[in-house]
Amino acid sequence: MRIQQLSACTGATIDTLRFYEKKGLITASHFRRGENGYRSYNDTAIERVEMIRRAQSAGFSLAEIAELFDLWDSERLSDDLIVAHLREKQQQIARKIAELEQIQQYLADKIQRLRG
Amino acid sequence: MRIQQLSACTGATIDTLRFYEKKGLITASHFRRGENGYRSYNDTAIERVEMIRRAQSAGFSLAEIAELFDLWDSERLSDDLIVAHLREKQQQIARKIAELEQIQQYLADKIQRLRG
DNA sequence: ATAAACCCTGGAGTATACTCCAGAGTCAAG
DNA sequence: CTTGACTCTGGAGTATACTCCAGGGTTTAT
Repeated sequence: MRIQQLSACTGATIDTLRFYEKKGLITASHFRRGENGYRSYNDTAIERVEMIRRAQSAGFSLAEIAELFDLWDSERLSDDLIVAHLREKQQQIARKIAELEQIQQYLADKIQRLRG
Repeated sequence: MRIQQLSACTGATIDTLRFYEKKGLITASHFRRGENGYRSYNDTAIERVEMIRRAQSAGFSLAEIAELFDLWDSERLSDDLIVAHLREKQQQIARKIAELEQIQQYLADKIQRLRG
């Protein structure tokens, strides 16, 4: 799959995809280079981009997402260490969910009052 | 309450508070001006700032938050219209929660695999 | 009354996350 | 073999959300 196709099926622009690569969010494991120098993406790239968009929409910065992916893809860290870090991220996400639920509650209250 | 105290009890810097004001997130209803021109905040300002931080951490831009607050504080819109808009926001939040839960699931799966 | 600590405005500077070229090479169709 | 659609890199430009002055006035404590 070439860059335009990945762009089409993820909704991210071509420039954005190259930007993510520069930031280390898309790596060698997600594409290879043809003899002409063109990027040729495999299917894991789609999943990656979708994950980036999800995490971003949920309030994570690209730096935080990169951190998560490094952990995710890590070969050199001990499993226990990775698990510990992943648990930390889970807690971070749990906090974000709690924040959203609190806003949700405010909205529900407001709606209640308006509807009498 | 003066600006330093609001800063202290919300964690937002003084510059940030003035910035929020410039963006219309903190309004005349949250403070008055003393004779010296100093801002004097009431307690609703604390709630406001905390709400901004929560929403922001959950992935909303200041523009989106301002939109929500406009709705919230609106006197001139019909109640039905406000309710409709608030419901829209609720759905937006529900989507964000779903995204976070999906990431949460990925993390759980990864942890499962690592723990054998 | 003067120093230290606070407040004000306006504007410049920074980090993040894109977005948009310029200038160049590649490839498929006619 | 040229035209049009695609690709590349590097760098400049933009929007958002701060962050940090400069240059001024105010308040509080000594």
